[in-house]
Amino acid sequence: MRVRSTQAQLRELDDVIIQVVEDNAPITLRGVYYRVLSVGAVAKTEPAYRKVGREVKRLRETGDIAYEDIADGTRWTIQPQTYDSAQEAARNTAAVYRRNLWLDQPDGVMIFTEKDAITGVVKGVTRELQVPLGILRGYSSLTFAHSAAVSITAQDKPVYVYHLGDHDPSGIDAWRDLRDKLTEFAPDADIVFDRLAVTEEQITELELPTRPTKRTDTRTAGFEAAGYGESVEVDAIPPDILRRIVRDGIEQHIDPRALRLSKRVERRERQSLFELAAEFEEE
DNA sequence: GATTGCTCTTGAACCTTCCA
DNA sequence: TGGAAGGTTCAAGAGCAATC
Repeated sequence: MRVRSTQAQLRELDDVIIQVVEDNAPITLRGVYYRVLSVGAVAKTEPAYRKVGREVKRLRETGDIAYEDIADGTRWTIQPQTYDSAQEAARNTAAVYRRNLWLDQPDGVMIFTEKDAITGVVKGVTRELQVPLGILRGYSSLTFAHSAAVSITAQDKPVYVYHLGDHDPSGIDAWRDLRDKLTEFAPDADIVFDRLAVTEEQITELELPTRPTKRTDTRTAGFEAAGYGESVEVDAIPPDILRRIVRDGIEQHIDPRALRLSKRVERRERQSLFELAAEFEEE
């Protein structure tokens, strides 16, 4: 039985979608759907997801949502970085130069997310704090896990690996799988694993909306036997709170004194680069 | 032990079905 | 008949359980 939405209902949904995009842009279609879901505007169903997708497409075509406000992290072009001149390259290098603040820190930190929809929410924090952000899309591939393990081993100091994922059978198991792979590929590394979200404490403290655990998932029996209860999407955590969780998780590993020193060195080195760029232009 | 068929992640296109 | 809703497919990487 199809339940058709009235024009008024669709316009109400449009208003919610537009607001979500305004507050979170750039955001993926999945991200929009989960934010709309969290305010109760649609159901947690595939048809509801498609409905949001159709409305987002229509709103982009009408100009109510800018095309660049919806991110697509799964498709990209490969193009070498080029410059119009050596002077431009020198100026650009000076402008974007950032000293690795983790060079002088006792620990390393890496963050992994289960899905793209979360990436857009937290990447501002990880970028600012210069922490690698890995997107697993469900289970990590062997290639991706091996690459991360090589990076961890190269740091030659304790590395804290944090995960953001759904509290459901696959989310929990994908996290177990990532830990196993990194441990196997980096057997001599000092790795500390921790799950930043979703935790059972967060479900209670934040009163996160749950959904019935999918019966079709073959991991459900083990999930329930472990006493995990109902499932919760990581997207259900409000973006501001999720960003705070990530920031707190990272900043606990930053020595403020070493950070201040690093920033001073960065300013001096950037100034040197600008002076080099200026010399280029005089020649 | 190998194979099969299900599960998860993402975004989009195209076609069909159904209802007001 | 227009438009909303549903069905299917594609890409890529993986895990788990049942069956052969």
